[in-house]
Amino acid sequence: MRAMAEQTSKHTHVLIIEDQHLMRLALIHELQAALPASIVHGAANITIALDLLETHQFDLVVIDPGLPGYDPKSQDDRFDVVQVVIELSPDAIHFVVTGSDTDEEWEHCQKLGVVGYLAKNNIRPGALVDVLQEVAERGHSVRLSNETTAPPEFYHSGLTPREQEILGWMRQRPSGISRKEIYEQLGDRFDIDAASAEKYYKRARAKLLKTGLLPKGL
Amino acid sequence: MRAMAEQTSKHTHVLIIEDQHLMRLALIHELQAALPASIVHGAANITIALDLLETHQFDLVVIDPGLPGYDPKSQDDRFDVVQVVIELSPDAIHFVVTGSDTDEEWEHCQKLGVVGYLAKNNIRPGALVDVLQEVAERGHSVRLSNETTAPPEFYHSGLTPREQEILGWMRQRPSGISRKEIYEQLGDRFDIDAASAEKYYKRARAKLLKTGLLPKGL
DNA sequence: AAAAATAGGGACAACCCTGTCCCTATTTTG
DNA sequence: CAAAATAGGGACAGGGTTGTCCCTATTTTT
Repeated sequence: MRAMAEQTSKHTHVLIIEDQHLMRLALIHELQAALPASIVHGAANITIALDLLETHQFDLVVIDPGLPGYDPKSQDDRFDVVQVVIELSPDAIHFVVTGSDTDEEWEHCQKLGVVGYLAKNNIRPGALVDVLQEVAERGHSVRLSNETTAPPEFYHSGLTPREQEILGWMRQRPSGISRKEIYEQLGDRFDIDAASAEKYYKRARAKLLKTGLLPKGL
Repeated sequence: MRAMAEQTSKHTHVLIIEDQHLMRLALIHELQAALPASIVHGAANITIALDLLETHQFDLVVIDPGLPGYDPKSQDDRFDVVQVVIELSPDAIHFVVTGSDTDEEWEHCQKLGVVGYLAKNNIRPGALVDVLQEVAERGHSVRLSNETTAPPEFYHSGLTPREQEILGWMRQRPSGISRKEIYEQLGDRFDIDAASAEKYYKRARAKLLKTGLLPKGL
């Protein structure tokens, strides 16, 4: 009865269980970007999560087992959360997202029915698209902790998102690659004209110059 | 020499040291919202952080001591990170952000010179404004882990940010409070007309109805 | 020296979001 | 019953972002 409205919908229903507010919102944002026609619910603790699981039907549930009220050092407690959630949403696929990942935990989670196991420090913006695709192809996707060699980031309040984005890519330009080539790559990646990418970069550069700030690599 | 360009600027220079990409980006976003004229740098690991600290002067440094390469269970390792960063930016104020906070850690950090100690599950969007203000007034600000009674969240891809926001508030309406009163509160809070808030709510509602989805509380 | 790349702009249309104002039924409350 | 609250709209201006196209100097590469 209550589920009728949900099931007639063509949207993907997602539930994010994560106690860190900013992380939960970021994951919600990532999921919405990865699944254009989606409805994403967020739960900050297990009580809310269980309530939502009883009243809604989900296609994808993302779980951070490190919730308050459970001993973060107790593996049993962590698995309990995962197990309960899976039992309440048997038709969904389940991801685990954690700040302290281990190989053993992934193996145990997999036995419980988890198909995605992601370390928080290995989730970059846009990465969930790849994860979802890998799950669709291989049945599961694992991204353990990984000390990345990410370049330093630079955010100026006067720049638009596009300008930030283009600038970020341009700052990673390897030596030997001309800017023009980057413009073409960016144009390809964002499905815009290379000339537009060039324009954004130049405008971003102009703004930074006006305020007297330019990162080293121009 | 190299610091000249930075110091002549009227912007607030911020550095975020945090290995979880989504969390780092969220913190960057929060800081930019809290400090309108700011330049925010992000570092995903201690190497990048040290590099930035040597080449830039910062007014505020936010540190997550749980970086890869350090033993997360070792208190000494966590303090080492904080101490090194503070020594390299003696003129800045320092915040520690952590997923596993303890009272003792805060006390130790305070001795090292930290003035803000924040549990990740107690940082909500917009909270940094209050934290910064409290630091300015009292000299420090502490927000330990806190199991909040946050309401469930609901995000629909077709809604604009404003609509999401207004809808979120409306869903928390206590019984006995009329919608009209909420409109007025929202108008006051966002500095818009109550009628506009009403308009956003109605439009959000209409969108959800069209797709056949409405959370329980309308 | 010639060609390519780069810096630094301007103009413009399209689009979305925001915010305000206004309208009419219907339902709920006092 | 009368008044207030609510549902469900339309119109419109202003602002910012996006994306495209076009322009001229200057610098670097070949």
